[in-house]
Amino acid sequence: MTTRRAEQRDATRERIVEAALEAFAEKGFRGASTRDIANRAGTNQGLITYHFQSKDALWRAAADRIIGLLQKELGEHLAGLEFANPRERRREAIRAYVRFAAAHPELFRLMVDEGKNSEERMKWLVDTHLKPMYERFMPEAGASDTGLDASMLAHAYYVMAGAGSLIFAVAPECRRLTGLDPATRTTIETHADFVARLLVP
Amino acid sequence: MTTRRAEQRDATRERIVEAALEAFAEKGFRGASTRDIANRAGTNQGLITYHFQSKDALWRAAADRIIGLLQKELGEHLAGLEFANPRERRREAIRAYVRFAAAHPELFRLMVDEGKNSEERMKWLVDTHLKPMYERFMPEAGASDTGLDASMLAHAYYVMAGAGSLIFAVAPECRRLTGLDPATRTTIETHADFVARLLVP
DNA sequence: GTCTATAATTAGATAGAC
DNA sequence: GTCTATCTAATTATAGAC
Repeated sequence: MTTRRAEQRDATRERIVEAALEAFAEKGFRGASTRDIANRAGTNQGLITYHFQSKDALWRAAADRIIGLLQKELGEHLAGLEFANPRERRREAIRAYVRFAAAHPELFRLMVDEGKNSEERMKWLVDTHLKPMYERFMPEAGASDTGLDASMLAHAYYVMAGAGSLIFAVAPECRRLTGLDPATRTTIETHADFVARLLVP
Repeated sequence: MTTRRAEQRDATRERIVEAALEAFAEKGFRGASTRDIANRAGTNQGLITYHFQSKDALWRAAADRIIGLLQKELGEHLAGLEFANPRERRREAIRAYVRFAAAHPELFRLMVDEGKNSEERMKWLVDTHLKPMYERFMPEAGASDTGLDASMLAHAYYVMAGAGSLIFAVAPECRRLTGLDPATRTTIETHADFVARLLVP
């Protein structure tokens, strides 16, 4: 049963996790302060320790959130493509990933920020989320007709993730460097199709 | 004239810049502390403010250093390929970039850490280093026979940078996720050739 | 549940001894 | 030049009022 108090509790937690995801992606785990997160969420720092026990636990909640979004959006999109031919289906899966990277650059920022070191957060992220997703989606991506062995699959994974996400993850830099705005609809679609056709010619 | 004192001064500055590049790439600008940098350099925090006026100035010195290495190594390598045929020359340029990204993952880490926001460091990096390099190298990379217009050049740039660097920038994650060690010679060469042939078929 | 107040650390920058 | 000591401000986590 959801009392009014429980509803507000969930709403507050939600706002804090949302703000935390933004802040962690923007400034990195160490660079983001719980005070700043509380301000973005329109509340105070004490509440963060109340709802989440520590900054680390809050980070995990933020990671859960963005990974959950990825699984939901990619899963839904791919479900509608069951009967497309395998090559076009792989292309469309890549396009869907690129669109997600454009809509949620926080994912890539979080991955790079944590993946470069060997701290507990990285290990937790790999073991809890990345490995299950990798083992579920990648064998399909590198289906038998592509002739990719397991090690080439790893190369292909990081090529797709890097090629598909970087331009959106460093959008402010891209605007200043090239004049191209990664946030526009045509830029996103052009990039998605570019990467998809590159990886599935 | 180089007195003994001036020599030691330069050596100390050098050690600090080296340590700073490591630390900034590892923990991000905000996450890296000047005390930690001083420790890595085998000296103390006070010296950093003496040699560099501020943490920001130290960061710029670290950025100068990694960009200098990139220009030196890429320039030397490309100079030896003046007369190769254009397609193979472009491939080899991409391979050279990937090898650099493998040897110096700090570059990509720094770029993502700064490129995602609009702070002064990003603007300085783009205006001082990235824009000149981009305008010098990229028109050649997308030579007339590739049929890339200016906006596709921007897409190609971020595809190459992301595809060529990510696996090395998040090496600890890659090891845990895929079992593949990005630091080995064959992994580097396989990745370099993979990206080169992808972008120049 | 939510907030304010505060304790204990740690940060960058400064001052001064050597 | 190099180092230690210190200042001011910001950090996470905690305690307690409401």
